[in-house]
Parts: sequence; structure tokens; C-alpha cells
Amino acid sequence: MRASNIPVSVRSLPKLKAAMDKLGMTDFQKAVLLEVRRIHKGDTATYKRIAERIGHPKAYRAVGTVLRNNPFAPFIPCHRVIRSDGSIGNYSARGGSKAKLKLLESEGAL
DNA sequence: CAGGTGACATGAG
DNA sequence: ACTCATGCCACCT
Repeated sequence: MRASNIPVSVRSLPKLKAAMDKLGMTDFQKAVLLEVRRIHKGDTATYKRIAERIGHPKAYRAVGTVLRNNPFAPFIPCHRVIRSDGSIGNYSARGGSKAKLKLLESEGAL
């Protein structure tokens, strides 16, 4: 069973971690999601920044790979992660990058 | 074990 | 400012 195909709803951190383990996620995947979860409303971070913060400074591309299959949307605010050059980046959830932009605007991140 | 893939980054043209 | 090529990394098949 692949972790990427199981949508899960979790509100507390302990439950979130438990769910991650249950899904058999790697340490890297868990680290990425937990880091993204820390981004405050109205704020944004870059893929590169996330990679650096979890101790894999060159794995920024892999960060995108993890978010692409984010099983915890919208509990993990992955829409707050944008590209280093300031462009919006992609968004796999319904509505695509367009919806991503709208979310950021509604949160006051722009 | 050997390719292939992609919500990226960066530099060159 | 825009496009293209190359480098990177973790994960999948």
C-alpha cells in the first residue's frame, strides 16, 4: 500500500505522526510535511527553504515530489510553498495553481 | 539493480 | 523578461 494514495484527516500532531507512520512514510517525507505545517497563515516558504530546514539543502526538488502526493491536504498547508524565484509554482489539488494563488490572496500572503 | 519521473533551482543565451 | 539545458534528490516501477 502506497502512502501517497491514502487521504487522511488529522487534527492533532500526535495523530498526524501516528498516521504518517501507519502510512509507512520515510523520515524525509515526514520531515517535509511537518516543516510545511509550521508555515503560518499569511506566510509563504520556498521549496528550497523547506529542504534546508530539514537538513537536506539540495533536495529541494524532492520536496516538490513529496508535496505532490500530500495525503494530508488541507491540514498540511502545502499551498504556502512557492518557488524561489517568486512565481507561484504548481498545485495538485483541485483548481491547480490558480486555486493556490487564490488561497494565498485570501490569507493575505500577497 | 537500473531507468524514469517531477508542485525545483540556476545559469546561459 | 523568457526559454532552454543541466544538475539534483528521493521515490517509483
